[in-house]
Amino acid sequence: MSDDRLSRVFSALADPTRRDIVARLATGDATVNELAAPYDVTVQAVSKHIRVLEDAGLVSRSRDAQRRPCHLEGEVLDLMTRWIERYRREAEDRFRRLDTVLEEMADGPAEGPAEKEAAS
Amino acid sequence: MSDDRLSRVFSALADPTRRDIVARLATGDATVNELAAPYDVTVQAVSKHIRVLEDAGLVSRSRDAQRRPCHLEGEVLDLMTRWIERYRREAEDRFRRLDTVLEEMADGPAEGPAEKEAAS
DNA sequence: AGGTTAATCAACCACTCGGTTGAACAACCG
DNA sequence: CGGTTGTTCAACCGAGTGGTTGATTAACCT
Repeated sequence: MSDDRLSRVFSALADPTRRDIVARLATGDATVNELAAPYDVTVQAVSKHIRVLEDAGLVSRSRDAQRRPCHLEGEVLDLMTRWIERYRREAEDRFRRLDTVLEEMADGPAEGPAEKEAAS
Repeated sequence: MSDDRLSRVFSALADPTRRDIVARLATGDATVNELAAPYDVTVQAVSKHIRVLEDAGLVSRSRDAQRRPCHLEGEVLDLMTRWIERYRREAEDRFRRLDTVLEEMADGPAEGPAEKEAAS
């Protein structure tokens, strides 16, 4: 469902230039030309980058005469952190459980095989 | 510096299959064949996916006879959350500041132009 | 040793991606 | 109105990606 969205967000941030743009937008809105200035690529390339970020829902754009100021949408970042944190926590918990098992094994060695979760 | 690493991690998680693999590994280590089972792609394709995750530092592999069990490395996820949280927080703070400015403007309308951060 | 199982390597294909150049809108300025 | 500025569209290119099939390595089992 939001699988597609998540893919787009991760994919968008996989590019260093795009991450840089996000970082700059975090300090304030900016136009395409302003955003393009620091890089030695064409403004069209940057425009494409911004499009990608927009499609991912990371930036929104308003209109000011010919200019199209870009604005960072922070909520989507939450979506990512939620995804990441979930599995980081699971892995951590599992690690802690395993740790406990090892301690128990150290106490009373030969017992039940504890856990054997197949992944089928 | 860790820019390259960050790109690899985001890029690795941009693929739904790879995110799924990470999710499954969060519940316990697994071999390539076990991980490949649920998908209708070849085991070679899954092997490649795991390679990408390994290069990103997201999984490590040990050896058990012919098998090479995959293990999720949670620390790298921290790297990502730190990056994300940093800019999310910046954007949030800026938003809050802007909010304050708007409130001040509502109080005493015609005053100083407050802030005008150009992004050059 | 011979055979089976687990995983990877190698070559290839369709497709996407980041970049380019050149043209086209779109809205301002004089 | 004509010209300039800001941005996008269109077509193209080289490199990378996810997938395939086929062969190969590595370690197990009799």
